[in-house]
Amino acid sequence: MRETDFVSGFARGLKVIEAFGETRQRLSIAEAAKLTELDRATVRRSLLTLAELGYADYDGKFFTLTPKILRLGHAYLSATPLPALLQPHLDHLSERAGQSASASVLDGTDIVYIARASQRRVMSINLTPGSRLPAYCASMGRVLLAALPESEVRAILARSELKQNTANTKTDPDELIAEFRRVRTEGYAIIDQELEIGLCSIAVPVDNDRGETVAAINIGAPAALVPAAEMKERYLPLLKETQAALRPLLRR
Amino acid sequence: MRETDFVSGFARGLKVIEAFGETRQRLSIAEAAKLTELDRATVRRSLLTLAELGYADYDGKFFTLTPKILRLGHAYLSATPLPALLQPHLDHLSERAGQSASASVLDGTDIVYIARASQRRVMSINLTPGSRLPAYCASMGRVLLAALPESEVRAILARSELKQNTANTKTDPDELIAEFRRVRTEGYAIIDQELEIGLCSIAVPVDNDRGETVAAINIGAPAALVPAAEMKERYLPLLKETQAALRPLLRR
DNA sequence: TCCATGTTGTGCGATATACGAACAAATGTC
DNA sequence: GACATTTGTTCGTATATCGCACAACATGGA
Repeated sequence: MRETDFVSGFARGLKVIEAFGETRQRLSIAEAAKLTELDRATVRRSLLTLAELGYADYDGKFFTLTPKILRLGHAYLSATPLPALLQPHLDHLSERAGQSASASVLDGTDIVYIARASQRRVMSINLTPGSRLPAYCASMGRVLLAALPESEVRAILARSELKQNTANTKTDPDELIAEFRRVRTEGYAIIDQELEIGLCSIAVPVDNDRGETVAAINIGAPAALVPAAEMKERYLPLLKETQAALRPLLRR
Repeated sequence: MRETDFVSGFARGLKVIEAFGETRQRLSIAEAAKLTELDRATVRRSLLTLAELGYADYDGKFFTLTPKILRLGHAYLSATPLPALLQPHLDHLSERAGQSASASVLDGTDIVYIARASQRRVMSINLTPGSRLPAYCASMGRVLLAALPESEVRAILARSELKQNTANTKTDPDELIAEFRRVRTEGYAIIDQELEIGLCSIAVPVDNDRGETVAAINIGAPAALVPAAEMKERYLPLLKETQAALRPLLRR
């Protein structure tokens, strides 16, 4: 790509949108400039553009995003057949298991939820399509990373913030890589409270008809109700069934 | 705002993202140019920028969005306390009603789902946060429109494509306005298969402690199981309880 | 009050970008 | 195979945008 085929004003604007998040509902021009490391004048123009287009509100001091911004993500969710295809299978899976079932894909060092059938709130976090979790310590993340070439996985782990969320969290890259090998061989990953105390989950890959992994599906359960040791016998058969039902549906 | 406070390259890029959707997973440069009514050269630069940043994939012919684009919408969902605040109440509501419960806000002529607790698939459409429906024929849309000044509502209806989805769909602006008055007085809206045959729903507004309507919540049920006439007695008390539980939580 | 600090808004020269048109390549049609 | 159409790419130039420096304003503490 040539230098001139890049619209830096657009790229800068997207960076400004991403500056909003979790603890950043309201951003002043100066705050947004610090977060994005862009010039204040540039950020100001981007924010005023967002406001002008209705993607943001401006009270003269702070900018907040409006629901119109969801149109952007929705362009992906409705444009990609995967979420709509998976949803009914997740509903069925979730009902039979009596636990929440989810589907996700990989984006950099994170997994991104693209569909979910929730039963009861077991996690402290609110998960909806678009939600992100670090891949290295999520069952679906392990399955998705296990599908990649090892060199790529090492690069991703190097970029990941390998945080010790609980006493159980594996953070050593070599230990994780060994676990990914096991996942690749055995075809599933189990997480025993590595993300959050009290939460276990089990995931399998969703492959298309050419054997490429395009997503992962999982079942999550409270550790108090379902010990990690029982996850496999209870839920792996259900997950495998769903996996088999999906494969012929995923052409190309 | 001054002329120079608007970054048109950014605005054009956002328009390109929105060109993707439902039947538009893959767009060529020329297709995107037609949809956005921008010059092919300009669209090409925007798309190449998206690809360079990892928001899109490019196979040399077609562009497709990647899950990274969800970061943009997620910036809103995680930045706004409303979805996370509503979710547990929707879960509870949904469980007690035995039906799907949702929450939405208004964006132009559409309602946008910001949280949802689904029970069984009753609609043909797959609804997730970010999903949109026309406001005039959705129960939550009626509630949200009823909260606005009548002049504004007329303007919105004028911009809406008032489509006859089913034999029941109300499309006459005056008839709709009369219905909004009733909704405002009685505090709830019921839709009897106006959006889709076989689907009934009932909605109430969610007000903050100053009495401003900030969202709507609803319960949807299959008409075969719950006739429209029974929606009120079955679900209105539950909705009112949830509404009351939420009010003190919604400051400012 | 005055100053220190931090914020937002603005004018300007240097630079980057958009436009339209022209060209090249691919595709479809007879 | 020749022609017409559509699509992608390149180029020169007029125009828009960037980042800087500075001005204007607000806030809070000595």
